[in-house]
Amino acid sequence: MSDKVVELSKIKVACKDCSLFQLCLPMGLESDDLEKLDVIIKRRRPVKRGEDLFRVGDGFRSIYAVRSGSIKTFSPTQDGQEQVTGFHLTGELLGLDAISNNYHPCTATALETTSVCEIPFERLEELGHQIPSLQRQLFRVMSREIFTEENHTLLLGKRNAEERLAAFLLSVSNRFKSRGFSPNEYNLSMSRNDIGNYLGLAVETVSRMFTRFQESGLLTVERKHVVIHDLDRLHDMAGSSRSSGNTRSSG
Amino acid sequence: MSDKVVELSKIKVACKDCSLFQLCLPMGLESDDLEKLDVIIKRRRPVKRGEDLFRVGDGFRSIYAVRSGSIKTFSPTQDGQEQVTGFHLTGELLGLDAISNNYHPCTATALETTSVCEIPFERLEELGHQIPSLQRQLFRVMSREIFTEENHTLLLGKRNAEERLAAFLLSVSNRFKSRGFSPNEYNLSMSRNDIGNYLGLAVETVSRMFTRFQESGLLTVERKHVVIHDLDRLHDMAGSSRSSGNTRSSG
DNA sequence: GTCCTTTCTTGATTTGAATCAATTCCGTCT
DNA sequence: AGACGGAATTGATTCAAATCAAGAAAGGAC
Repeated sequence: MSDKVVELSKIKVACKDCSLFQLCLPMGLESDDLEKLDVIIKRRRPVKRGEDLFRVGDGFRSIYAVRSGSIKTFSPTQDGQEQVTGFHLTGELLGLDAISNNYHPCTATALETTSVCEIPFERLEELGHQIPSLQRQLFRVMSREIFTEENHTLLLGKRNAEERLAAFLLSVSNRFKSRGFSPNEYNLSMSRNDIGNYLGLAVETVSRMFTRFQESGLLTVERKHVVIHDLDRLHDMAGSSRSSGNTRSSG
Repeated sequence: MSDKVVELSKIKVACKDCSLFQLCLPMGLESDDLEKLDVIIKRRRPVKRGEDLFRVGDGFRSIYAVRSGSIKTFSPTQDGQEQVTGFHLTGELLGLDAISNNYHPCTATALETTSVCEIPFERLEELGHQIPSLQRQLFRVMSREIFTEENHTLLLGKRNAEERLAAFLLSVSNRFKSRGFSPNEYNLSMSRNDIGNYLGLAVETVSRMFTRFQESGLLTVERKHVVIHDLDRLHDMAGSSRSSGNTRSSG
């Protein structure tokens, strides 16, 4: 029994630091509830860069929380192209879009070595019946995902290339900030190609925008590494009044 | 008591026909469960064309199901513009994006005289604890919304004007079809402006595409009224492999 | 009915981003 | 270390859709 206590405290720390942040902490689960949740979570070996966590069409069993690293999700389109639908950073969930169809509508590929918690959804659902605050939190998380997607829509709707990249960089900035990382300096784990795809822009355009931003003194960029010198100006450029373009992680 | 029975049977028919279709029917609620659900639902007087069901920033209390008519949702952007984020037809839900923030991130305006059921979310949540199949259905519905938003993203990402309008018309077609209406002939309740805004296109471009579609014999359009002559071709033009562009209502 | 507003359509022109086409830069492999 | 290959940058050109600019058609008000 004392083993269990040790185990539990270890989990608490892990959740606080990363993956289940949005799922556990904000709703203040009791220790024994937290333990119940922990029991159903599967730890997997880390996914290496380029490996898939799941593929489009795979049967839906679990949702996933990123403990560390990052993952991109993308869907194939008729003409054989891919459309990147999201980037999932540390502490963010993925797989929520599979619940209704019972299969994954997208493929999830690791952008770097990434460790995830796998949460079997059926068991999570059962647990929701027992723990009202968990159920409520699940609704919150799903609603947030809808909101995030709407923001992505807003971005693609009427924004020009400059506004799109600005909003994207600001979004990443906010997400890192809410995890306790620097909002001014970070590494982008995704390629220019992925960014362009996500933003509905050609790679070349993304590259040109980075150059323009740098020349205007807004930021310094070298390959993956970005240092933002003027977050306020970036915010102004992003233009969308709605939550700076993305709030996947502000909960 | 006999009043209640009458009331209940009336509701059953109503739900089957329209608004709570996705929320009730697929999970086969027992009569008494259905009654419990019915008790918490508020019927409102119909919303007239141009009137708002809720406004951006309004506190979140309820989600809404469209019984008949149609509603557009849109968010303001920094530059005073509006971005249409969705159209909600008969049988579809709205307001799900407000759960996480506790306020509505968009305004909902009736496109025609529209009647809705208001479902207080707190009470729905409580009911979910009692009725597992209701809870499960709620997750489904929310997941579907995420999926729908992703599809919208896909549409705006890399598709040209022709593909966007084709996908939009096909989406409307599918949604009408799943309600038992004709997929080949319908009235668009929204203006060209709204369509353009939703699709990230200028009004003039939408108009030109309609003209082009008509000239190619794909469809006949007169003002709001659309008759589609070749659904297969429309499907090909839409181009997105994912569910023909939209499946808000196929559940 | 007529007037007035709004919505829609059509045409001419402009423009921002895509595409095409080279290089250059890095990381990786041997 | 050198060589290869993918990623990123930069420049030149093209093109699809936005914008600008009128009209035409529909819907409402009176």
